[in-house]
Amino acid sequence: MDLPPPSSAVSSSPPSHALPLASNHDRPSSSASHLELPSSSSVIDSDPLTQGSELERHPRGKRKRTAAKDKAILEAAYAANPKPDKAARLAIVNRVSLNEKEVQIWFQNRRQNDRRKSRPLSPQEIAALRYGGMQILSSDPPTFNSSFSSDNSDTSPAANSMSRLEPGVASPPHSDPRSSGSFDEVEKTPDVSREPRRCEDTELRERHHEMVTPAAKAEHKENALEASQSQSSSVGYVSNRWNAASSLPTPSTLGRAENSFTLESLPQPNCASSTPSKYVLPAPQSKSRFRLSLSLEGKAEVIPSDPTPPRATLPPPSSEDLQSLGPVRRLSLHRSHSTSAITLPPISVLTNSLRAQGGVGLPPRLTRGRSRDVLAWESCCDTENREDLLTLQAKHESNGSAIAAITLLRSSSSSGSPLQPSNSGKRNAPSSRVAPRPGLAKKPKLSRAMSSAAKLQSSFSVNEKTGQQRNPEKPRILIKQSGHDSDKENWSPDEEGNPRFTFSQPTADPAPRRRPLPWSPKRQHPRRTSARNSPEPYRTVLGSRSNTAPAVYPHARRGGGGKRDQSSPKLEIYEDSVGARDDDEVERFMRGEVSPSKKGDVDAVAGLLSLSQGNWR
DNA sequence: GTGCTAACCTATTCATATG
DNA sequence: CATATGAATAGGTTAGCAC
Repeated sequence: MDLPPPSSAVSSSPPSHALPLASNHDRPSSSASHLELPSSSSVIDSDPLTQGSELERHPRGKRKRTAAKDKAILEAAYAANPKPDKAARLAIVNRVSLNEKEVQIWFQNRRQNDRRKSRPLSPQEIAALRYGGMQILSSDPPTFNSSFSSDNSDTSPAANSMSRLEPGVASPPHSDPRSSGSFDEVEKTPDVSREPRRCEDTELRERHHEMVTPAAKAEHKENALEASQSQSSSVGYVSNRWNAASSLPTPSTLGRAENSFTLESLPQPNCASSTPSKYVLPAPQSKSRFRLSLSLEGKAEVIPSDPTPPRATLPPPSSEDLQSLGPVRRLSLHRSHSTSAITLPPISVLTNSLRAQGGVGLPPRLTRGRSRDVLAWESCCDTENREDLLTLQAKHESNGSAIAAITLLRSSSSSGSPLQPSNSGKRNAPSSRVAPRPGLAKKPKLSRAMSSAAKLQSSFSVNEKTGQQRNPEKPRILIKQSGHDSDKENWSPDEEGNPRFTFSQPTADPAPRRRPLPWSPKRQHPRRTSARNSPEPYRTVLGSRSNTAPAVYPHARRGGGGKRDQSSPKLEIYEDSVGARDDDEVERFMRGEVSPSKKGDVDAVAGLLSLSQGNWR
């Protein structure tokens, strides 16, 4: 946007969105600034917008840089609360040489920066990596039109690199003839499922960071590149963080061209023993010749495994290292064997075995890609374990390791690298942005209302607009998507931006205009306070389910704007009625057993689940 | 139901800092 | 000088509230 010419001594009309400056630095627009400004700033300003800090603004002129001191304060405040409300902002304003508007903008930019850093690799980046630097690239052209297409495009050997994380942790050099290469392909699931996996991978990386040898670290970049190859196109940054993180740091990934972990080297997962024999997957005795790939239908396919170039080898992990993997890891590794056995145990089996291993609380890291994240999905219907699992996972998510991983990934392949062209000029260019449609002045808006999640909502829930009554006994499933369509691809029950199967409960409010956020404490803004909002507008009936939702903050409801209550990091799950019947419906839904009209909308979920239901071919 | 407001978002521009 | 970073804006969405 072009600012008014600097000449204007007093600019005419302030932008409509200009906030009243409430800071201690508020000053009349005409008043000269008495603030000590950052050194370089020049007082040019007459722009009303900048009057709060009129010192420097610049229509076209210089912009002031936030003073280091202020920045430190802001950073601290951001760390404490990335989304300060008005009161918090004012408190910050009192501590810095910025007005409220500037503080607000600073926080906005800061959040944006965070998201930017955590966003996934763009398709262009992926393509660049794919064609520019990888030797094990597949011949299939990258398709970035959709997450599914891109995923499917990764059925090539190069795509195998996608998910080698867990195995790799304990993995000896890929050259190990015993290693099975089939694990990875199991993870070829729609993007929606990747977030949980990302958490696991991230922690996995952190866990084994100490194990990483210098040589292994040297290969991080390569690993990152490999990981990016399997990126799907339209993934939200969350899902892609998952991907990137998954492959990033793990030495494990180093050795795997074909999944390199030795089955024998790993302790037998408990789940194997607790799983019915038919689900027990025999450990491959030789390197698998097949891989699993995700079909367009979302089903797993067994395809011949192409050999991949040898890679630098890492010393086999010590027994302690393997032990450190924990039961979850072992389970994952064990499941990887199933790629050759084709059939996966039912979710319940896996879950039970996990519980047997990890006790009541499911290990927070046992999250996989969507299709593999059986626990995560089951936890949607699990009224008892959700909180521990999700809370821990949220905690893990908050450690910033994913962002750091992505940052590392990006930096490692950023400018100067032939693999990834610099994108600095268009930092916010959507990673999956499609070419602008000719003839459209504006970029097409995402049809949020008709997203699959929205369709689900319309199908399963009452039409809030029309107020059309539904069968009160029928659970209403409201998918509260996190925001954009890109986010919906990140569906996962246990991460931010997940599909939140919300069972709306008729509210006591006779005429609620909007369905209040159940757990969000009332906004501090006076306008937001209302007697309408009962403390518990919705009764959650699935036990503590509603309270055990995964933390979605700070990215809860990304995109789309709207007031997000950062203090409401829980899933929003409601029900019309209490009872097993609802649970049954939920389970059926989670299994994809929905009516034909609904099924089309939840095919993503169904495809996801298909992998866990032995829907292999 | 509509309008207003506030808050948030993404996308973008561009000044500034940095190597 | 190219690039990265950060400040600022525009445009959009959503929610709460009042009418």
